[in-house]
Amino acid sequence: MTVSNVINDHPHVRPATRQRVLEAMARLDYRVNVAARNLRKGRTGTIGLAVPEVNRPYYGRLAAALITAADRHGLRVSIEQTGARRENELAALSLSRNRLYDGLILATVGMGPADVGSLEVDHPVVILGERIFGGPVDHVAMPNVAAAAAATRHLIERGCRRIALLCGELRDEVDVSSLRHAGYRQALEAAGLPLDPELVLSVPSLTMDAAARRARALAADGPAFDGVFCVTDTVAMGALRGLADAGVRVPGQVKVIGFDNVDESAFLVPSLSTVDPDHDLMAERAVALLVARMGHEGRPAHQEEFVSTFSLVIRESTGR
Amino acid sequence: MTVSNVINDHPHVRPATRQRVLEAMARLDYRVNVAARNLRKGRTGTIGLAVPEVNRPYYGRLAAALITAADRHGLRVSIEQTGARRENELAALSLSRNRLYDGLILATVGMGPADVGSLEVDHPVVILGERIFGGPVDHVAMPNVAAAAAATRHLIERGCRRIALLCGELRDEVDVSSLRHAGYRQALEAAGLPLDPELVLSVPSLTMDAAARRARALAADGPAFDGVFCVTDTVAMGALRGLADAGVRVPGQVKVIGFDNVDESAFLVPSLSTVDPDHDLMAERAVALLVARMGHEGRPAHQEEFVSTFSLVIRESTGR
DNA sequence: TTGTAGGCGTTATCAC
DNA sequence: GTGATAACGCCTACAA
Repeated sequence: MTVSNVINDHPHVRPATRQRVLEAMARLDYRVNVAARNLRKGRTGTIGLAVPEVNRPYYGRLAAALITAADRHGLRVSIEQTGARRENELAALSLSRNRLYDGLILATVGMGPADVGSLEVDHPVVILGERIFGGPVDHVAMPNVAAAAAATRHLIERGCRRIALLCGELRDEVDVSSLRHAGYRQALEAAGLPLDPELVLSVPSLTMDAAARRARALAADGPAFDGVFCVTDTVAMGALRGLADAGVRVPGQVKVIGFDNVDESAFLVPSLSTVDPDHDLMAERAVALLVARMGHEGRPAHQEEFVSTFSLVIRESTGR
Repeated sequence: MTVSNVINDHPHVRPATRQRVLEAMARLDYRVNVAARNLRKGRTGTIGLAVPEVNRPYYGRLAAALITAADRHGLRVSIEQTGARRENELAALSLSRNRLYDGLILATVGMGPADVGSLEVDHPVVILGERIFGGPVDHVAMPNVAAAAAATRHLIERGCRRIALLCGELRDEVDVSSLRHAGYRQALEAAGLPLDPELVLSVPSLTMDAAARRARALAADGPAFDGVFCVTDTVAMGALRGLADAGVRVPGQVKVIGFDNVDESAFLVPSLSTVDPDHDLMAERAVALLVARMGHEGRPAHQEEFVSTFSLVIRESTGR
């Protein structure tokens, strides 16, 4: 017991005793057993983070920020890669409920509104993303519609009149593509520009490769266009590459704007205009919400929806 | 006890009993307590991964591959971000020894040869990186010298005669920059080309920003050059941007090659020639070595040094 | 100020 | 085939 008191810096230990304990610990190369401490305390000091893959630029950026934010609360982060698959996202929830983690930050990509029921758990969970609003847990999201409208408006202000949208498949109104599509439409309507369905370009996956192909095809034999709003910077990087392949000059003939402000976007040629959703703020809020839940037992009475701020970062790809 | 037998699929449980247990579990919403299981078993099923930051392209790629490889062994991965700082790398070692992790994969960036002593631990550790060779633990490394030589040779074969090296500070012969510098020199010597110290360009940090500045300065008023070997793709991305700022055409006037083959490099304009060090193989080996150590107690008798393979990926930036 | 008792939830062992 | 017992290492509560 005295050893425990020394380890945990409890007062009421005589300096001489403390010294003897420390010496013995050093001599025996003693290490506290974290598993035993966890069992006794009922907490592990670790939170789970479930994201599609840490190597994807946006999720990597977010994971880094979340690990840093968690560290400020004295928490470690264990990462599950879900591959954006619904079943893996549900599995992460299950692990968290097994008290492997004190709480879980879950990026819902594969799960959809129909899975809201799975979130009815007596365990701290914060949802990150667009797929689930109004669920039984706290939620941190991007200002998708407003930011997408701002990005589109920026293209209009720079003189674009036939603006394409490069997005994923528009399925159920609650994914990244659909929400940003809504913002794109809003901006066009507000400016009195027609919405040409031929300029809404869906790619099967939000990858550079798919985006590059689509951009090449559009430039080769698609309808005329003078601007592209890409739903992510990854898509925009692919688009820039595809347009270059087709001999289209950016921003001379076509202006391009992305979304996410990943580190690389400032160094592309041309550098990429984009939306900065303040990843650090989102990470900080997500961890703060989770920590608050970890304080009390049981299901929360009120859920918080935190929508981040954003700013436009104007670079060469929408220059004059 | 019978519950435990059911949960762990032990034989010798009568089907009817198993059924009753399963029903009770469902009724009570029973969850195994992983902390208690860890205490009892003396293992946590989690390994630690200490890297500078998951958001850096190379470490993100590696982390993703490691998480996937660990998953194949039924292990979770908890990530510590060290910021490349020696003290944080040592702290990760300490956590692992506290039995928080069953083992640790440690990317040594801040630690150096002088810290070999810290690795003398009775706990599974695999070192990843260049800083520590011949230590008391297993080690997975890139084929730095050979691959750097191959990259430089490629520039020579493409007609370059004044090849710059864009690297970090060359301090102690056992970091990424120094090892790749050695390969660069080897290739120049083998080709009978002079080694011009003015063409060895150190930047204070291996970032896009620092590289872009250095490339601009070189193009503006440095010595003449017709090729650049960049020690990482990140540095190469910065260099491409800096050269573009200075109005230098790539590959027309100057050819550029990087190292790492990060996802983005294929989509840059111009696309980036680079060295692919087979991240998946490195990750797979690192986890396999760690798992092997986790089998036995105590310090290993023999240490394994695994040096990955590599291949050149030729793209536009070194095209004719 | 120090030390004793007990229990966190699980599972290896062994008796029934 | 089932279950009682004990122990993994720690820390809260309380006694000395």
